[in-house]
Amino acid sequence: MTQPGKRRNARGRPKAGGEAARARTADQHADAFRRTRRAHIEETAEDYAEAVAELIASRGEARVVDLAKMLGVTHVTVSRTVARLQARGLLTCEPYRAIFLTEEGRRVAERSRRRHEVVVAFLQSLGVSRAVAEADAEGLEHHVSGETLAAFERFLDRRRESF
Amino acid sequence: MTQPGKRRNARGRPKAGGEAARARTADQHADAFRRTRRAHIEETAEDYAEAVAELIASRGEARVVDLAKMLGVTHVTVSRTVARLQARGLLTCEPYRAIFLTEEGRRVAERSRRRHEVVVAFLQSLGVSRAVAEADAEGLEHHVSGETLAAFERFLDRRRESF
DNA sequence: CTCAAAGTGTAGCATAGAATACATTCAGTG
DNA sequence: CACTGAATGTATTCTATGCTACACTTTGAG
Repeated sequence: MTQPGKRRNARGRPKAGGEAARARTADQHADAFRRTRRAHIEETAEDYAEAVAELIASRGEARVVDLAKMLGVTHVTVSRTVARLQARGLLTCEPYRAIFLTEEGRRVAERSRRRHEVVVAFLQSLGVSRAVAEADAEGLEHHVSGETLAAFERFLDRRRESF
Repeated sequence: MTQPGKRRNARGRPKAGGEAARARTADQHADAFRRTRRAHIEETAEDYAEAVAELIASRGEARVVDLAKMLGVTHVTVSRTVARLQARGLLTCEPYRAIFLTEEGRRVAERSRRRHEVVVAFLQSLGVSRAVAEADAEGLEHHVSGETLAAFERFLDRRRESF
């Protein structure tokens, strides 16, 4: 527990009763932000894994240019990121050759795909247009916890039952 | 079909119907990813504006250390980010003094706060626990489009009516 | 077999975000 | 009024993500 710092009150700051309670709140905030930051790091991995899986499914192989087009970045960015994800064990590739998913990469891709689908279906069930649902899901999906995803699925199930 | 990977047509653009459809899909993806990336850039601004507003409301002023505690980063990161946001016109501050919001900063903070509240209330109304709703909202709120936010509000309104 | 275009890779630069280590300022206390 | 500790600021380093420009590899036309 950090000391309230006498200087503060001395400097004419409002008392703001309950320093302890406020500190806990700040910590909760901090944790949430830290979690969000961690999620950001995972986003790239998930997006790439998902994109590679999709390309392999649709055209048999994933090439750097395809990924670049799909992700809206240059081939340089893709090239470097692929190297990093290879080091992380999600992808494999050799110079001038196609990109493949490792076992773990496939797992990440599959998990991402399912979550993406649930989020899109959920948003559409709320009346959001397909295009916007797809676009929003791209940003949202990486920040949906297991508990929230379960809530989305529960909602969808109930919807389905009532029709 | 393994490593070798045939080149697509070296000359002349492939024009198969499948290709066209695929390209459109890739573009849609690319747009969604670009939007998400843009949202990431805005996240920091929104988080800081919201945090400053909250600190001013709760203790009269926002200091670097408070922000650091709240956001879960060191004071160095806060210091540099504050400088950037000041350059962007969201905050004002002088060396060794408290941080204040500009008119625009207040607008950003207010918009963020509202969106945050709607998202949290919405998640809770789906049965998500308060703690998880708060944590998820931190990541989700920056990626919720106007259309989706409106859908959330509509849902909340209907819920309220039926009780 | 040759060779040019498509596809990949590399070099170098910029920004954002985060950290550690060290320097400076400020305000209350002795 | 000098001092000390908390609060801030600066220097430097690191990683992740982007980009442009330029070099290299592959492959299919011819």
